Amino acid sequence: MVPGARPTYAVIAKTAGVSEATVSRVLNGDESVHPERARRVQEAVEKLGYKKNRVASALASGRTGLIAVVIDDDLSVFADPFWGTVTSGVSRVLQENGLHTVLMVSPVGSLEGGVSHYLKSGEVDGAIFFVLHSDALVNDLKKRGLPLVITGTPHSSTDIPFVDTDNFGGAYTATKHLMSQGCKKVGIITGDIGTTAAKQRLDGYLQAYRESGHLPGKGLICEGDYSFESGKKHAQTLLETHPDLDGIFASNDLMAMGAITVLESAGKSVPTHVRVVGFDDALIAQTSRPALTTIRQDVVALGEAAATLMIAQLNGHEIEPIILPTELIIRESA
Amino acid sequence: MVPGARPTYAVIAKTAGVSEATVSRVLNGDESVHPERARRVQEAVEKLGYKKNRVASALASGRTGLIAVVIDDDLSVFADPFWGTVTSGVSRVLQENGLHTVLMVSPVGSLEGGVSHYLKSGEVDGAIFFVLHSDALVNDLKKRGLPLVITGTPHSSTDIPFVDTDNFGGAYTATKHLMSQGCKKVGIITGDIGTTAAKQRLDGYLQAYRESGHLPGKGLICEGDYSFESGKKHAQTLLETHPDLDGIFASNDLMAMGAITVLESAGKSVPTHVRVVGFDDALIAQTSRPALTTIRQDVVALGEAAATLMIAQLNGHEIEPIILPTELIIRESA
DNA sequence: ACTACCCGCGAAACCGCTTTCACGAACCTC
DNA sequence: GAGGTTCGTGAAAGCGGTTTCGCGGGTAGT
Repeated sequence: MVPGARPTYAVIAKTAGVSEATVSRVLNGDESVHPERARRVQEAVEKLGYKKNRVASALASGRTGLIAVVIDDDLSVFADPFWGTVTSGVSRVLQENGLHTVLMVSPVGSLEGGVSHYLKSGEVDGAIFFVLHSDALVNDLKKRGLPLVITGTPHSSTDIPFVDTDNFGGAYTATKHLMSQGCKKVGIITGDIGTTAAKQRLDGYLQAYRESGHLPGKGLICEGDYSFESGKKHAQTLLETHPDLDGIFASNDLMAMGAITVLESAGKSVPTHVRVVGFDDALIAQTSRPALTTIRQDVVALGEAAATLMIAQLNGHEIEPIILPTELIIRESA
Repeated sequence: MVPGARPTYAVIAKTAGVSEATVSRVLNGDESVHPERARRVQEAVEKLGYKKNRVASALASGRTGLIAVVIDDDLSVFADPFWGTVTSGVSRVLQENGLHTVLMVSPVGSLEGGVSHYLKSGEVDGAIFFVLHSDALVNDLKKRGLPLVITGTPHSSTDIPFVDTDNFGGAYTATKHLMSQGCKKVGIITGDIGTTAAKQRLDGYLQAYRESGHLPGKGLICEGDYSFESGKKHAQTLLETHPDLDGIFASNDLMAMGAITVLESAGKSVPTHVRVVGFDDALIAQTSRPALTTIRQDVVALGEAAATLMIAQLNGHEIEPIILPTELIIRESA
C-alpha cells in the first residue's frame, strides 16, 4: 500500500481475516455477523484509520448522502439573514446524521433548468426547498419518488411534508395585541402575497379583526413585498388615506422599520400616536429605536425541523407537517 | 431499457455504433475522435436525453465536482447576512461551471473533526473557507494538495490563494473622512481582533491618524467583537473616558448602530456632536436613523471572486490573491 | 519495398463498495 | 438417522463511468 493512499475493503478484510462482504456488513450495521468477527473488523478499521469512500459507496448503493437545499430565487434571498439562519440549522442536523448539504441558489421556475435536472438525476437523496414560488417542480419530483421537504407552506394542498412557522397564529396575536393596547384602526402591510406566509399572516390579521366585531376598512390592507422600501411606501399611503390610523401590523420587521421611519418623519410618534408590530424578530428589531415589538419565530428550529423531517423520510417513517409556534416579543413600538 | 431508467454509456455506444471508450472521449472533450463519430455520439446523447452519472464519473476519475464551503464557526455566523451573501455568490459561479457547493457550518478548530476528515477524504475537489480562526487546518490540507481558497486574509503568510476586501484602505478612508469633517478625537471600536480583517481595519485607522500628525490617545482604541452589544459597551466607555470625543469609527455597521444608540441616549446627537462611520454597508446602514455613513464592500463580488479563484486553480492556472476595493458611502451619520 | 511512427479506436481492467446467491455447518423434527 | 431449516459467510457480479494498453492501418523516411 502506498503510504499516502487510503485503505480499502481489501486491506481491512485481509487484516481482519474475513471477506470484503463481511467488512461491508459490519460497516453497515448488519446484525447477522458473528460478534467476534465483527470485533476483528472494527479493530482493523480502527488500526488502519479507515474511512469509507462515500463516492464508491454511493455508486454501489445508489445513496449519495447528499441533500440539496434549493432556494428558489436569486441572490437577494440570501441577503436576508432569515434564510442563512435556516440553512445553518439544516446543515447542522444533516451533518450530525452523516449527510451533507448541497446548496443551490437559483430560480427554479421551470421543470427543465439545471437545478431541476440535477435533482432528477439521482445525485441527491432528497431535497429541501425554500421560498417556493410554484409547486410544479416539487410535484414532479414527488412523483419520481424523491424525498422532499418544503420550508414554508406549499400553495396547493399537496401531501408533501413541510415545516412552517405558525404565521396565522402569530399575525393573530400581533393584531390582538395592538387592539388590546387600545388601537381602533389597525392597518396591515402584507408581504409578497405570492407567498403562502404572507397570505396566512393576512388571514390572522383578518381573524383578529373579525373577532373584535369590526371589519378592517377599505384601504387598511396594503400589499407589500417584505422590503424596507415597500414598508415606507405603504405607511405613507396609510397615513394619507387614514389620518386617524393608530396601529400597523407589518408582515416582517424590515417593513415595520420602513413604516416607523415614515411615521416619525410625518410627526407621528411611535408608539404614542401609532403602534407598530413587526414579524420575525430579526436583528434589526432589537437594534432599532424605538425597539420593535414583534412576533418571534425560531428560525434555527425551522431549519432543524426541516432536516429532521427529511431524515425521518429517508428512514421510511411516516411523517406529519411541523408547525412551529411563535412568541410575542413586547418592546417599545407597541 | 426500463422506461424510467436513465441510459448509460452502453446504450449510447450501441446507438452511435461506437465503443464506450469513444463515448467517454467525446463527452470529455477529447479532440482525438474523428468528427463524424463524435457527431454520431452527440446525436445519440441528444436523442436519448443522456446525462452523465456524476457519481460513477467521480468514482472512476477521482473528481467529484463538489466544492466545500466551510464556515469555521457555529450557527451565529450565518445569522449575519454577510456570509449568506458571500455564499450565494460562490454558489452561483460554481453552478455556472458545473460544480456544486457543499455547505459545512462547523467549528473546525481541530485537525481531526468530522469536517476535517471529510475534506481529507477526497470527496470534494476543493474547499473555500470563511472566517478562519486558525491556519492549522488549511496548511495541512494544502500539503495534501487540496485546492483551497480563503475568504479573508489568512493569519500567517501562507501561499494559499485568498480573496479579501481592502480592509486597510476602507478603514483609512473612513477615518480620513471623519477628520476631514472636522473631527479631532476619533475613537475606534475594532472587530474581534482574532480576525485579520479587524486588525487590518485597525491599521488603516492608525495610518490615517498618523498622517494627521497626531497619534490616537490612550483609550481611544476599544477592542470589540462585531456585536451590537459590544458597540454599545465600548461607546459607553469612550464617552466616559473621553468626554470630548467627536468621532467614532466602528469596524462594522452593527457596532456603529450600537454606538449611536448609546450616544443618543447620552444626549450626544449624531452627527452634530459625534460623527460615526461604520463598515460593510449592511442593510441596517440604510434603514437606521440617522442613516449610517459607512464603507461599502461588495459582498457578492467577494463570493464570486472566491469561486473564480477556485475554478482557476482546478484548471491548473497560476493565481494571485484578489483584493476588492471599498467605497465610502456618505449618509447622515458623518 | 521495408522498417519506423503516429493516429484513431476498442477491449478490458479498474475505481471501491454493495448485494445477491449459493454453500456448508449447525440445529431441528419425527 | 435421514431430510428439512436456519444461519453465517465468501465468491462474484454488478454500479457506470475512465483510462490504459495495444492493435491495425495509414503515412513517412530511407
